[in-house]
Amino acid sequence: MSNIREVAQLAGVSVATVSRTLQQPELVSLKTRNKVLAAVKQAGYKPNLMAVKFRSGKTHNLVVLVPTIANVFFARVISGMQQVAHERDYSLLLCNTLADQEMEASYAKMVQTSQADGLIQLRAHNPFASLEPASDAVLPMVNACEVLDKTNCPTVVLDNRAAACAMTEHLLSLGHRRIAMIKGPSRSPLTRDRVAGYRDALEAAGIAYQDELLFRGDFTLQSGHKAAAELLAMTNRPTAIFCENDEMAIGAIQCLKQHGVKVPEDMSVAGFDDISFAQYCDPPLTTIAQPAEEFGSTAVSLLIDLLEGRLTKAPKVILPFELIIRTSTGPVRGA
Amino acid sequence: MSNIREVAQLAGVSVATVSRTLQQPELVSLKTRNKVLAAVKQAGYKPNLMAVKFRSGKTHNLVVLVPTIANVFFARVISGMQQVAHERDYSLLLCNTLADQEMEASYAKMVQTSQADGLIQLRAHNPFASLEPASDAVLPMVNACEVLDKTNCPTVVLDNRAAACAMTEHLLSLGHRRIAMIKGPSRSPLTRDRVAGYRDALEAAGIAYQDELLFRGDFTLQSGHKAAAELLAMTNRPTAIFCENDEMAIGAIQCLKQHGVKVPEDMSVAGFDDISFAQYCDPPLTTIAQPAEEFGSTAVSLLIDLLEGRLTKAPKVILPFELIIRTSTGPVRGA
DNA sequence: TTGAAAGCGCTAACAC
DNA sequence: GTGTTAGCGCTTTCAA
Repeated sequence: MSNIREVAQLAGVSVATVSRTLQQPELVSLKTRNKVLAAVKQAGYKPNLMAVKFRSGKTHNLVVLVPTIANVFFARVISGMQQVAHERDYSLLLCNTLADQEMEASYAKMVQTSQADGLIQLRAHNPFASLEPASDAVLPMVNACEVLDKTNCPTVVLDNRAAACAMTEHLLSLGHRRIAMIKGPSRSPLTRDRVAGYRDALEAAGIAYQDELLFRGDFTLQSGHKAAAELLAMTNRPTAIFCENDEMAIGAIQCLKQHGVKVPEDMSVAGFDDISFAQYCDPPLTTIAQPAEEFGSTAVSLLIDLLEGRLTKAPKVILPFELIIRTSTGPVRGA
Repeated sequence: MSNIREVAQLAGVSVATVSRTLQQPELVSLKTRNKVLAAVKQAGYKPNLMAVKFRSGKTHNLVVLVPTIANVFFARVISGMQQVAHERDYSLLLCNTLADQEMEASYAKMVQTSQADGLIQLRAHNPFASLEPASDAVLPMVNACEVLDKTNCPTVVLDNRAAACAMTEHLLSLGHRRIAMIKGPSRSPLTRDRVAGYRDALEAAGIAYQDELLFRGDFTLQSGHKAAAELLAMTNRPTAIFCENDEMAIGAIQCLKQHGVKVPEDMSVAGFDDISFAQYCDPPLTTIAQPAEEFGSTAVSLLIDLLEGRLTKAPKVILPFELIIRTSTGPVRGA
């Protein structure tokens, strides 16, 4: 690899002139510029950007902490991130954390060790928690999708409570009164908000909330299947299931079919996310569409703005959702 | 951010001693070591790894070029990459190329500009093609999943021809004689190999290959749906469809159902990849399982070995496949 | 308009 | 066992 000194020598100028020719050509005379450019070409010179980054103290790298890239929703989020990052000349350092705190901390350390300028976390956990001695300084971090309750960093969220409420209202409007919910891990604020929205709607309809109608899943197809099996074992079955994501809904639907329960005739099923498979399942899934790519692009935008000092205070961006009614939900039997 | 000089001053030693304490503590006396460690702690010192990388000329970054991260199969591949990369202390710079050559070139440039040590390409195209003046030097690159025909870099592949042949044989064994194929873009070697395997099996069974039974898709759910629609419009319909990935198979199945064609009674459908949704569709999909994560982990391993000089010549790793028979394929009607 | 030189933070060769 | 110092490749004053 040739360096700037070689080029300078070849062109018969100083290294400063080479640097200027490449960075601020207007400061260099046309004649010298051409000499330098010729030398650059001849030497096959490619500036060592690592040196540039080192010197400038800016890496233009962003760490992305994603719970599971295998989750279709997150894949779309990352896709949105990538686009904006590329446009704004940043790179993404991806980490598939599997929600492991040590893994998260290990990547968060990249920010502290100057390997990245900032970080985006897609889960409700502060990856710096175990590292920082609880400094009050603003962390170079953006929290998106599932956000921490108490945080002073920019966030990008959906109004999960309102979305869950909307879906529950849809089911209520179809006459359902016993509506089960297959939820995510209890600790998650995202799950908590969606359960809250579900309860809001029930309450508004004057229906008592019942703990036994809540089933625990982990956002995988399998867990949806399993939860549905538990639900079918109830003596007093619900007539509708609201799943916290589409994967669990698809898993649940399969289980219902295997038990001869027809969707939506015998049981309505709704999902959340509107992944591409949602409209290709049988029956096509009623769900909540989230602007996945926009989560990613907004998060990256915010982070870059934060890093480049264009953010005075931490904004909280709320992205819109849309209730997508397909045919996996229908009127309650006998309505 | 404190630096090594501050720590040295604080501990009353030279910077070399601080560096040694952190890198090769056995060379430093216990007493000094403790002094230094205390100073490190007091200063909240975090070594600037960008400086280290700059100096060493090794970034420990790997660029990953993935055609579409939204494709479940690739998401799994990346997941496998991440794991090995982390184990071996490398980071992944992710690029969702959408098969755009300019985008690929722009990221490949990161290798040339010393921002990354090597690159993994998951598509049959040399991202350095437009950059390098056709040097014969070994590129710091590994090609996986869909590989270039002529390349002297390490590759990780499936024997797509054999896999497609196996699937076709399975369909033939069920009595199918008119077997359609929904394939990918024609230029792709992957598609070419799978079509070749399909023809191998037909030929071995003494069945003439017919061009009209090949339908073009692009690996998306939509394209599978569309291709199936075209196929249903034929006067002499096939009795089975072999799709080059699961997404297209799922899209095709929906289309068939919408037209009242029962799977597998009226038409068998097979996929390729065995994504998680494959066993949760209706009917569960007969497919070819590929060790997706292993593609990723192997590719990263090979690349690191190559970069660290542990590879004498470019290996071509062939990963195993498995025919997974579920219920989307069945005996031909009237057999 | 150009050049000389300092210095970003770190490591390692060499000296003591 | 420890210190001094050169230097990785680049940008950016400061001087000429």
